Amino acid sequence: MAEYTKDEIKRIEEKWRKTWIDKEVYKVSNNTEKPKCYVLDMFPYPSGAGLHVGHPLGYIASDIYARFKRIKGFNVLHPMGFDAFGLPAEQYALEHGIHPAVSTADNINNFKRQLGNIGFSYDWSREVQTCDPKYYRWTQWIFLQIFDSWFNRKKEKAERISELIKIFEVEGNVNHSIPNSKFRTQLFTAADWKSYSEKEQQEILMEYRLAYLAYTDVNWCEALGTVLANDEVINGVSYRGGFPVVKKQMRQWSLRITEYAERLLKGLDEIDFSESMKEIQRNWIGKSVGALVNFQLTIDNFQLTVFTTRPDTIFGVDFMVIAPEHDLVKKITTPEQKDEIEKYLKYVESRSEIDRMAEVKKITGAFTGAYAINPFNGREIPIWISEYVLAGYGTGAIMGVPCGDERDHKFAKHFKLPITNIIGSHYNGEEANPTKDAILENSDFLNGMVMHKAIDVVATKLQEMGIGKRQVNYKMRDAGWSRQRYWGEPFPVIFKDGMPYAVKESELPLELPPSDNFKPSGNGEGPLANLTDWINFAPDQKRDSNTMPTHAGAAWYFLRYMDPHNDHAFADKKALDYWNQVDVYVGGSEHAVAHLLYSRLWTKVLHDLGYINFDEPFKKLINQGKITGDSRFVYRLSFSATLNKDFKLPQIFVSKGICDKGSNEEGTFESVGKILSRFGEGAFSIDYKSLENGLHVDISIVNGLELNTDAFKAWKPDFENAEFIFEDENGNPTLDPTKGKYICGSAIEKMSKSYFNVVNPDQIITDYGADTLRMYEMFLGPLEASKPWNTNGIDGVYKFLRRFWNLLHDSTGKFKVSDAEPTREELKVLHKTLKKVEQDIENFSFNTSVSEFMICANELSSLKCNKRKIIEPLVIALSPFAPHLTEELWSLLGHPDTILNASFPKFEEQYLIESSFSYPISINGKVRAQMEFALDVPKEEIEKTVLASEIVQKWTEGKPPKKVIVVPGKIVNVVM
RNA sequence: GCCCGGGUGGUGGAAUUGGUAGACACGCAGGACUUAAAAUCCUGUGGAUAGUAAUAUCUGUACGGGUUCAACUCCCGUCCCGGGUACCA
Repeated sequence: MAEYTKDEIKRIEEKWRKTWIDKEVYKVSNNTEKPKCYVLDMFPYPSGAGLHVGHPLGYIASDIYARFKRIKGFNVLHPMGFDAFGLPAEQYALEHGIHPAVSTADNINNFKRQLGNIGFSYDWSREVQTCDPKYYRWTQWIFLQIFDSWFNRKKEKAERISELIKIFEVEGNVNHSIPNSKFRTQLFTAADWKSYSEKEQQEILMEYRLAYLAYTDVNWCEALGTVLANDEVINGVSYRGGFPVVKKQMRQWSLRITEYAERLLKGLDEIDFSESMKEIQRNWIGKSVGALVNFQLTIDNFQLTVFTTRPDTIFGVDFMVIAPEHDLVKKITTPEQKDEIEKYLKYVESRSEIDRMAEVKKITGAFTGAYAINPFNGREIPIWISEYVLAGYGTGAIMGVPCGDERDHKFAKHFKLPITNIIGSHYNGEEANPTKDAILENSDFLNGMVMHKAIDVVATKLQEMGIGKRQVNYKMRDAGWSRQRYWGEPFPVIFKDGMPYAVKESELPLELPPSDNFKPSGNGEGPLANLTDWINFAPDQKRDSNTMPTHAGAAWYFLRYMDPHNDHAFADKKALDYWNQVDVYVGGSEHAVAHLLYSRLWTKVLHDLGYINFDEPFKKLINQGKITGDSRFVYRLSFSATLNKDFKLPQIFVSKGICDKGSNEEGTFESVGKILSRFGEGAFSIDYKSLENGLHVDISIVNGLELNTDAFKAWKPDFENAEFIFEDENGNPTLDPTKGKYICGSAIEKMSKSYFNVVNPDQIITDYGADTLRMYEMFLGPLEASKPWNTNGIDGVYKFLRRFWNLLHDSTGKFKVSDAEPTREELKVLHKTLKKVEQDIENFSFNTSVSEFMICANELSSLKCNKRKIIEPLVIALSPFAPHLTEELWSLLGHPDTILNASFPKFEEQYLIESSFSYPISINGKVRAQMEFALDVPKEEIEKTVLASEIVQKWTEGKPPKKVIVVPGKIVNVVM
């Protein structure tokens, strides 16, 4: 008896998984005539919790696409690996004393087992693990290439440091000023360069390197004695313990990603990412176009440079504001204002990150006593300092235009500064108006000009007068690349005389030294600083105690898959050229800024240095939505009671409906009384407030919303003596479990162990099989949408697979296909399905392709069709979705080879043409008639009937028009 | 606040991009098989009105207006929801 039952599914799935492994059917070769297709998942961090049903969503989608492309004749690279360095393993080691390498390896094994159960077609021979020295050898190597590079702004690309030295030796740095010099420009000549010491030269080069050391802020937590990552700091306090966190300067590695801001921005236009994803990256890069304007001060020889995007408002400047940290503050403050300024500086210093974040609306500032001169009308403008101007952006100084900028307006109102109106009626005196459409007033030579035109006029004029120039600024900061952690890639550098030098290529990898001490060293350095012998490995030579962030290994792993076992290069040039860009990259949108930007950056640098010939890593990005959990709650009544016997009081749980009704209901009170009376006579009082906060209950002991009370009692020892107040059909309280149910509360939230709402895919696979899981996850809704996990519709998908199976088996369970020739109708069903499914897969619209298969199965069932010529192509088309089932059917159909060697059937339009067709005749928007014609009706007949000469004109090669729209008197449209 | 994305039955969601809205699935209701239940199969299912019935008519894609022979789809305004970001000049 072969029925599509639990046992049969299990047998089939195990059989094929084994066959795939034994025959290495998914192993991919780099040498083939076939066109390539690279389908990639974002590799996971192997967490201890294992996979939940949300993880495979994207993997299933990419697997379907990869399998589809294979049977379309492509050589498909579809690998998997692990982002295996990272904080949680280190934290786990601190708490449980298990080495990160050990727990990581365990977790990876568990992940691989779970992934294996779902039937993915990964080429595991290409697996990468970022914590493997054979892998991170090349992470370190690429880091050194970046270290050995600088960004030539003239050519807009990275070049070797040796090129830069050559330039310095010939012309100094006059043509290549130091990048990002905010407050200082250090120019030197060739002669100067040659006179510098080795250390001085290295320090200058460091200002140019794309990977550089500099003093940057870290989140320092004194109480924990450690540095925290940004996501470990929440609202200015530590994630663990809630201790205060302050900014501290440490000498750390950074990547000069800001040099690539423009290219990262432009690159977005060429790649197929969702609009929202591009928007997030654009916002992050934060380009703004404007101008630098120099203002002379009334004090001789001082000038103030501001950055503005609105030079057109230059006559509306009523004050200047500079950041408290600005160099000029100390130099220009007048003696009369000195006290006030110092008081303010102290105040700013005392403000923690938390204060700043909490009180962004608070307006503060102080007047320096100095004045700047408006270059166009000579007006003297007071210079203030305020913390709302950030030292790190632009020049750390702004010109205040209160009528056009909200913050400036509030500042002016607060300090009672005069407000010049340059936009006439657009300004109402109450709030600023940032319009660009106003006609300028009070603006000298700009009067009568529309603002957006004036922007360019002023910028040009500034340039002519030599007191300003056009300028582009970016919000994006350089990427901090040091982590004070153990479980990461060590920096492959050696410090001599305080400056880092690259480790020799032959000495890579610089392996992570063995250690069982993962505590931070306490002085702000990471655990590696505890290994003093390793750090100070030779006289006058030191290593770096920091490690790289997890982004490092992830920034290039997609290249390693192309040639994962290469010992001579991160990948062979031929392999890199062949596989080229990732055709489709599938992953979560949470990586929008960090991972995707760093990957793009590393790709661009490697491209500039000539290692690869593409400069965007991912041609197309698909963001699968999150699958959220559906939590259940129980409501515990808290009460106090004085009973005349000394019993352990029970815990009483109240059904949701009773809670909602208002718990003061007499029935509830009575019920509690009855429960307690079993424990003896006495008085009690109830605290209903606690009912508002439900307790998470494990979703596996809840059926829909109804709690399985016996399972609940067994769930935790605490609940052993639980008592329940049920609700009956009318929503009234009852203690009798036969008359009522315990109804739980529910909420949609993140899937998490601590919410007890995690659904493990292993369970679904045991109940329904991997094919049903795969199809159901796709059927759940559009891939990119977030949706809660529920199993409401899983039976529908399971029924479909069973129906398909039954189609090919007779009532005794014998496999049966007929060799009879299919009818036209059957062919139509087949080709319609093929066409739709193919189009849907190309568009990643898997939910509709699953629907299409269901429609197809319904139609074939009602036609009772089990003909080979129909079934075979369908089995192939279905194989990306349900690989186990289709492999089995494929072999039953008599094919010794795996279905991978079949090719996706071509649909033929000829079968899609209707055997008859109808004209909906719509008049004034209403369909007034349907006119049916058989295909063989002659044109003349049609002409006579509808008098539609246009239809006949468009009638070509026997194809009837699909639809004709008619309004009284004429034909509006003929849809062919 | 600003910038994106979205709002369609009881539910998840379709709709060839302007052409008969609600495919497919869940749920629900009715029926068949069964001693019974489960499973399976069949039928119905946006709302309203009329009719014994097949059916017919009206209404309907967050709300208000517009363009069009024709609008879920395009335009203007309003309201909600989701995501990103936040003194970025």
